[in-house]
Amino acid sequence: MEPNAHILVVDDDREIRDLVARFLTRHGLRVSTAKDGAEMRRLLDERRIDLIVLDLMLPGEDGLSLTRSLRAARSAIPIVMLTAMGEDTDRIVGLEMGADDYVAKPFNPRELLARIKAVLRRAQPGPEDGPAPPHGSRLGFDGWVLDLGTRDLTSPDGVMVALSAGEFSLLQVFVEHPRRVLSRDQLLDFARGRSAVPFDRSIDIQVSRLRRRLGDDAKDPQLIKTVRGGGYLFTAEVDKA
Amino acid sequence: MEPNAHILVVDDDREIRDLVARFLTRHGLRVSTAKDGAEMRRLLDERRIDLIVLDLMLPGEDGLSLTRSLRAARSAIPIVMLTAMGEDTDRIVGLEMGADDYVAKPFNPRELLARIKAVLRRAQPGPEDGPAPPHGSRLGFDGWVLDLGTRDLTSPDGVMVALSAGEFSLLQVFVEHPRRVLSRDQLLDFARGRSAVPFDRSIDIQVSRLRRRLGDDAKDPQLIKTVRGGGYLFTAEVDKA
DNA sequence: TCCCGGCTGTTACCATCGGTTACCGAAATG
DNA sequence: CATTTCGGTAACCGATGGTAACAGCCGGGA
Repeated sequence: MEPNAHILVVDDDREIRDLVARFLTRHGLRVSTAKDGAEMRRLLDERRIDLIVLDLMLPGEDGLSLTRSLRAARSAIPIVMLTAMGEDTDRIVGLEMGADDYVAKPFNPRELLARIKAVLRRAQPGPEDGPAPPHGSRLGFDGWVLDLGTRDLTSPDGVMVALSAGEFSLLQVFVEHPRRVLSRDQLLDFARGRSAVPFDRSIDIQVSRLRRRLGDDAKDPQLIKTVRGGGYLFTAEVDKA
Repeated sequence: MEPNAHILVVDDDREIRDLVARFLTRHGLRVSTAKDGAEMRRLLDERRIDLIVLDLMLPGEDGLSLTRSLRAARSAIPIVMLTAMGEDTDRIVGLEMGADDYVAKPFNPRELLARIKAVLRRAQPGPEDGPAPPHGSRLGFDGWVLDLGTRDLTSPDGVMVALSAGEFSLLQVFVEHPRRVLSRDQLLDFARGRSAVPFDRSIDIQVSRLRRRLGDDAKDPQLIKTVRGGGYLFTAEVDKA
């Protein structure tokens, strides 16, 4: 993903757009550009974008409100903000709003590149990422087979088990992050793209239903273990078959 | 985890250490401080640290080489670097070396806090999202086997023993720090990520319960010995099997 | 349009876990 | 030996998790 990451540069100054685009392209990234929020949304719609470089000052909607609305739409796409120098408060608000990083103008292109790479490196390869399941990718665990292309699950004795959409996406999150404790917040985020509200029990319910599908006894679970105060853990080893 | 995150501030300037520590504490984070690399390593060994704020310029080993050696040791612990202003190259090298972010001195404490929170937010699911849990997966001691990936404990005669989440994390701390006296404070820190309150007996209780699981008689314990006035000691030799 | 059935989240109730309190005995103190 | 302090653990209780039952929503038919 990283070597071929697709960056969208949003800035109203044409010179800066071109400069940045040329520099990033020369360093192995794919680049698209947009001059304002409207164009940005259009491009996000039609291309798979890995990261947005977003100018704070834009005609019409500014970078902050664009960030806010992207995050409100539960997009996890990484954002690197460009700010005029010294606008301390803006920078802080930007980070608090959900930007992943910022670079102060005027900036050294190498620094921008380094920050982009750093953000990409730590960006979560979430379930929504990637050009969808490379069709027919099948994941096996503990005798089961989950086919991400056709979305069906086959039990160890070859019986096909019906999964609802919610059960499927939760299971997908688990098989893509095996042997790690996942908090309810993370599970909700990955599987449903939303964050938890106080007293949210929906993940517990969904885990309970999924366990039943997998024949996993909640009193002594083998596949999906509960980590009290922490979340859940998918214990099986997963192999791409 | 986030609200209770434990930050280690490494800076040779005592005034800055104290300033930062006070500010972060006031905003709900737990803070430890170190004045150089040696002290940093000692604290990393003794406490569960969620993130390091690391000054670039330090007497002895500097921040860059500390970062490099931490990353070489395959530690994924997030690092926020403090740099003198304008040292463009240093900042870039720092990021390329594996720091997660930097803040230029002199800095606005609010900005530092915002960056710490942003990094913690992103750091939740480690970037090295491999199937391999951070440390060696299976640890053996005195005939027992503890599997950190599946959280299973197997007794010397091959029976699987059920552990509660609390018992598991306490045992994990012991096997990761064998043959070393661990104070109640350290145990609480490693296992629960919190510090002791006055008259806190929770560790004693948990040790008592864990001993029972391991068949270790409290009157004459073989595995977990009590060090009066000091804490507890896990006596077994641990091998990564 | 209305009805029906499946999916999802909420409510409610119960089981279990983990921390606190309390009491006791053991070890240090003098 | 008397006193004090520390640690072991039973017992209790609030917090956390499992899940049955229910309600709202949505889509597909009639």
